[in-house]
Amino acid sequence: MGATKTEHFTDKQNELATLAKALGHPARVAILDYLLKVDTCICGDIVNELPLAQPTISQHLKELKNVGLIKGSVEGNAICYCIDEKVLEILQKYFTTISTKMQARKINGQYSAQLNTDCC
Amino acid sequence: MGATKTEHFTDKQNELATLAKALGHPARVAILDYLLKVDTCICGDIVNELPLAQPTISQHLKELKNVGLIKGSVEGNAICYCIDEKVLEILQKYFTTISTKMQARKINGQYSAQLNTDCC
DNA sequence: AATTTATATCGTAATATTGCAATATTATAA
DNA sequence: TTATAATATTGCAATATTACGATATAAATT
Repeated sequence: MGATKTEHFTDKQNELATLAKALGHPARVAILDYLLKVDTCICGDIVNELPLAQPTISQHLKELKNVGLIKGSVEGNAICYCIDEKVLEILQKYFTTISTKMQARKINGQYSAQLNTDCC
Repeated sequence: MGATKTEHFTDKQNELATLAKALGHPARVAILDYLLKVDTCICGDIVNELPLAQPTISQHLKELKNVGLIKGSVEGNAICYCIDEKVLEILQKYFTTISTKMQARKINGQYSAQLNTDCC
């Protein structure tokens, strides 16, 4: 044991978990935050910005790139990274949908008083 | 090494990473999906729903509860779980803010043509 | 009181992640 | 063509996660 049993879950669930996992480390959140601030940058900029060694940054960038949260393009001998909005939208839509559903449920509950009363 | 250097990042970055990490496993996404469908349920319901053993489900529930994504209340000899909308909102707002910024940047770029043209 | 039901905790094996030094790779500059 | 600069990859140690059997706990039922 020790390995996640991905085969038992839906593609959507696995996709979301993979995306969430990619942001499940503060360094990768910090990289995203930084990219949001500067729009585009090269790996070396992030190495200067964050208190982690170059191979470690490179590894985090790879993970973000693997799930499609960022993309990089060769620019001479450097690599230019930026956020890929497409994948971010998946996360945005997922959490907005859930929040909306929760909100609707709460308003509904004010009238029906049938939800969330027996517990929670 | 092997431990995340949380002390080097901002509280916000650590908070988001912790929340994202909690959803970084398909079983926990599935639990959230299920709770969204049934509103509230007891642990045993989830054990019947997902192909994981009871201790494993219990462990996943604990993690979701630790970060505040769900809450549980004692109901006789069972424990009733439901989603805690407060923490979900943090995630929803974070990704909506980023998506909005990215969208604004894209529209801006149509006129200024200064962003994202050198790479990406 | 003994049994059943529901959940949590402990212990542990298998696996994954994190971080970095050393090194490789690839493009530019001298 | 030898530096130099920018990244990536490899290898490895430290740590964390995942999964579950065995067992503990605690309330309800008999």
